[in-house]
Amino acid sequence: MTNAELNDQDLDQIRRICEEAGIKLTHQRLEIFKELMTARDHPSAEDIHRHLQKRMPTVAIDTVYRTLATFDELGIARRLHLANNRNLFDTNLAPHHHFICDACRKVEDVYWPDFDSTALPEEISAIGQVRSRHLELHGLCTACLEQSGE
Amino acid sequence: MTNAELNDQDLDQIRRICEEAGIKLTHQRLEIFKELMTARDHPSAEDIHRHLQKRMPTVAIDTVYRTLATFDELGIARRLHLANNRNLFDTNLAPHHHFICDACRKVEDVYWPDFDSTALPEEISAIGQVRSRHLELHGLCTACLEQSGE
DNA sequence: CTGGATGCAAACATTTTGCAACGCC
DNA sequence: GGCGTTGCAAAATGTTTGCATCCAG
Repeated sequence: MTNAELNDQDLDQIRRICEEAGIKLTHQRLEIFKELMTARDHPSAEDIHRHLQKRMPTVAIDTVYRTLATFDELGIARRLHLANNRNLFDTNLAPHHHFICDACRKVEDVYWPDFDSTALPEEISAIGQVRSRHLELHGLCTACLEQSGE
Repeated sequence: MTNAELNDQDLDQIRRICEEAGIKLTHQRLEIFKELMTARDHPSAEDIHRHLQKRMPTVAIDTVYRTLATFDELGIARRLHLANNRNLFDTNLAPHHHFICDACRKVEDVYWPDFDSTALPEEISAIGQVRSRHLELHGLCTACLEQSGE
């Protein structure tokens, strides 16, 4: 998770979003935003907090949680409730699913538009009205496959 | 969750399973087994514990957790790691998915064999090897739909 | 200045673990 | 009777909340 520089566009974006939402653009919110936007993976609140402490030693974990919840509400990031308890956060707002490595827990985005548009089985209408599909593909990532193969 | 009587077949089953696995068939394990087999829904460890306390006031929650973990290993029940939620337990061992009501949290089994046999998108082979598919359909169940419609 | 945001601590919910006592085989 | 299992307590984990202080607008 190296910290590539954010461009001015991104900074303008968070500034505008906070203004429109009527909330303050605090130092913490800005830094957490940067952290999210430059993260290549799907960081947990703990990941972000740990990483942030190097630059802001006094930042509290609950501020990270509160900020991520705010970002989720504002539509900047999305809280991923994955099936193995830990909540991760994702800035990829395009419709997608996830591959999860059962060995190293790495999470990768998966696009499968054909599945998204497949009709659900008839019987489901008797159970309720489906509003979203949450798909997780579990297995071993290429790195872990190689390691286990040796 | 009314307690229909278990038939002798089920009792023989748990007795045999414990014997084969070389573990003791304790009073607690038997009662937790009964509880699981007669549950219509997908109970949490807390649910089972609460229900069990009526008959066994001293049963401890950690015994329930330990027993459910054992049953999961023995293949009697399956621990469901659902997104969002605490761990629930399921005695339906047939391949299936779940519908989760976002309002009342009720979990219903969903069978969708066509999806299970659909080929995954090509690109996934570059990410890793998929061993299982975890699908959750989220929405509102019929009961909650009616309630919100009134 | 002032109300919303933060840091701290403590509560919270869920699940796990160490250990002495217990009871199934 | 021995060892696996239980109950109790306490820890571990992950997340949320109450409150006094602080700082962005």
